[in-house]
Amino acid sequence: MRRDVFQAIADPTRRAIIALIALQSMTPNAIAEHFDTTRQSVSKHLRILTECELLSKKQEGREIYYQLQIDKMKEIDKWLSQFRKIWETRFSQLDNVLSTIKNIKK
Amino acid sequence: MRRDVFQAIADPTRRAIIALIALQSMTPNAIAEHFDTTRQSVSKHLRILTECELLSKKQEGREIYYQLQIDKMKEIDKWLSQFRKIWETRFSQLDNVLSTIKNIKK
DNA sequence: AATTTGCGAAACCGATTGGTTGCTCATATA
DNA sequence: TATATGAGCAACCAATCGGTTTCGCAAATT
Repeated sequence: MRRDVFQAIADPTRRAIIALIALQSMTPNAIAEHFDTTRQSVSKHLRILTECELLSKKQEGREIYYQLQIDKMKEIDKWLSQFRKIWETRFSQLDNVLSTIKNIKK
Repeated sequence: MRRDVFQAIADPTRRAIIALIALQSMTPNAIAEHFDTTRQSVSKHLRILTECELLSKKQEGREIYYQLQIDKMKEIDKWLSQFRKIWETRFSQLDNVLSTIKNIKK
């Protein structure tokens, strides 16, 4: 069972949960109220998000608060940074690379 | 059939293709050589990446060069930016929010 | 003590995914 | 013209996914 951050954020509901939780910790029921789905389905998403350590649990009596582990989001940022370097330079450079390839092939 | 950038980068092979293509445009066969899989499977990944506009095609004779549309990567960056604000501030603030919720509930 | 409430786990189902195989088409080369 | 090569597409398959229903457990409420 492979769980990584990228797979976790692939689902739009999970992205919405992340955005929701980012503001404040919430219980499964409170989260489910924001979506047009059952608590159990939300619970499954929470499990996936927790398994890849994007969320952490915090038991309060019989309630469980889910909290966003913002640090884990940096993992995505880290992967993205390699491309940030590219788009921060001019676009014409990409065209140059293209023509270079063509010349090599000839 | 919903194709978005987040679903596209969920697959590790596709992430590798993106990283590979970012450096220079490549043909499907050239890309497939970098992976332990068939050309057809790579071709499917390329199709998905192209459908969500992360890649663009460029026909050169009977070869097709796939090029990364770096602009599309900014979409991920844009989504991530809402969280960047959070992790750039101190972490203790999250704890404050937590205690606030608890007080409200009481 | 009995009931309600919040929650997770398991079983199940239809839809989707990643991969393979086999095919066709178009371009290049002999 | 005949052949080889690069590539996309369709059919198929096993695995996974998102969701629902059902159940059991533990904490709160009566």
